[in-house]
Amino acid sequence: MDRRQEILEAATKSFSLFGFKATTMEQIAKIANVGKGTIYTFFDNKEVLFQEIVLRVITEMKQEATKVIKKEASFQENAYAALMKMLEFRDTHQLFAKIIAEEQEWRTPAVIQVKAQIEQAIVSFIKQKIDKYINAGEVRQVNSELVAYLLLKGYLAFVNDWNLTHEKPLTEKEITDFFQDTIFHSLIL
Amino acid sequence: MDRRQEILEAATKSFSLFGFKATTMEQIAKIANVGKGTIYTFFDNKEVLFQEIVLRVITEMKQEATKVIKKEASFQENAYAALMKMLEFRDTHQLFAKIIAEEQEWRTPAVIQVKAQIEQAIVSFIKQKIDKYINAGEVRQVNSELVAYLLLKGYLAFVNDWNLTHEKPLTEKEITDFFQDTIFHSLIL
DNA sequence: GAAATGACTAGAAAACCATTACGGTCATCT
DNA sequence: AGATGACCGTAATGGTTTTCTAGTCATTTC
Repeated sequence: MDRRQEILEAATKSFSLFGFKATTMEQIAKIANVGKGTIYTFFDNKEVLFQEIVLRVITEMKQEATKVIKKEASFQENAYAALMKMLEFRDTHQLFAKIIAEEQEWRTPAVIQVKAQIEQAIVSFIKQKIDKYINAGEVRQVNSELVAYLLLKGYLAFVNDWNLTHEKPLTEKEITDFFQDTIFHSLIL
Repeated sequence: MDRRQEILEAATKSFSLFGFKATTMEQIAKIANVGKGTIYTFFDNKEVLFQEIVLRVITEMKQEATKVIKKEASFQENAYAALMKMLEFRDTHQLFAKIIAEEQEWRTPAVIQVKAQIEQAIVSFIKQKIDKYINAGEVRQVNSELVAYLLLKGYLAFVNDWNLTHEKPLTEKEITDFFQDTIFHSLIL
């Protein structure tokens, strides 16, 4: 396998496991079985490497979400399926969990920036999808960016904050059903 | 004026201006024109004093919000008015802004706890109001606690986080109109 | 003598500093 | 020519000292 790919995989593993701050370039090099200097022939610096990885994960997520959207299904059905997909994605990819945790705990500039980037990407992705349905006349003419933002932030709040004040965490289905019942419900014509 | 009241006002002033951590008991005593020991004859400790003040502000806010709710108006109208009132309240009371900022920056246990308390109080207040309208048959049978939670967290996200990634902050009216158009819109029968 | 006070104390936080660790470079090696 | 790891300067860490402050209590005040 090519060295660039090896490095990317090693770095993904380490960032997911230990976070950005606690991952050293030496460690990545060791896992990837390359010299530290080799990493720098492919990536300008640690930050750029991190960004590339995050970008890949985002792309993968978009693809997964897009895959479940069926032409023949209604907006509500598709929204439900896509949302479910993204929720389950979050569970599997520890990287996102790590990023969120690290942003709160250490305030590493690179991490803060990347988290903003991720949010930006997700919001604009959701916005795009909603806009499509607005143009198709299936959804009311709302401010799609605000809707997307509310969906993301609401979701994050339910997943990250809810259990700080409540005994039982919400299941993915409860969250999705609730969004279905309120926000999505208000959008259809 | 009685000493207890003087202390409360001095402490409110200082907490609002400098936050919990940066306010010293000596400073409160000086502003209130009492000896430091006197504070402890009225309040067990700094934390209790802080809690009492926060509780007072919450109570005041509830009263203000309740005041604008009119028996003869519709759910949507009342929701809109109450929300507007709470938004404007937030602007005027720097204390809340300080608490949120301090929670993020310093993680003072007392502040984290108080912020959770405030959120709890606001959510249960909103929930109560929604439940009333559900019982009156004006609102669909939704999970009112989730709605209340989403309203609060969504609102906080729009106010605190939106301008981190966007040039122009959202006006109170934009936020309220948006909630009106989506969440509240989905609730009415 | 009941209430108020501020000097005092213990423990927590900040400032300081010595040491380590790490990101990034580059002379050397394969 | 491409890979490498010893090396460098800087940033993070952690141990130590100093400062600060919440809370107490002996003394004062009215």
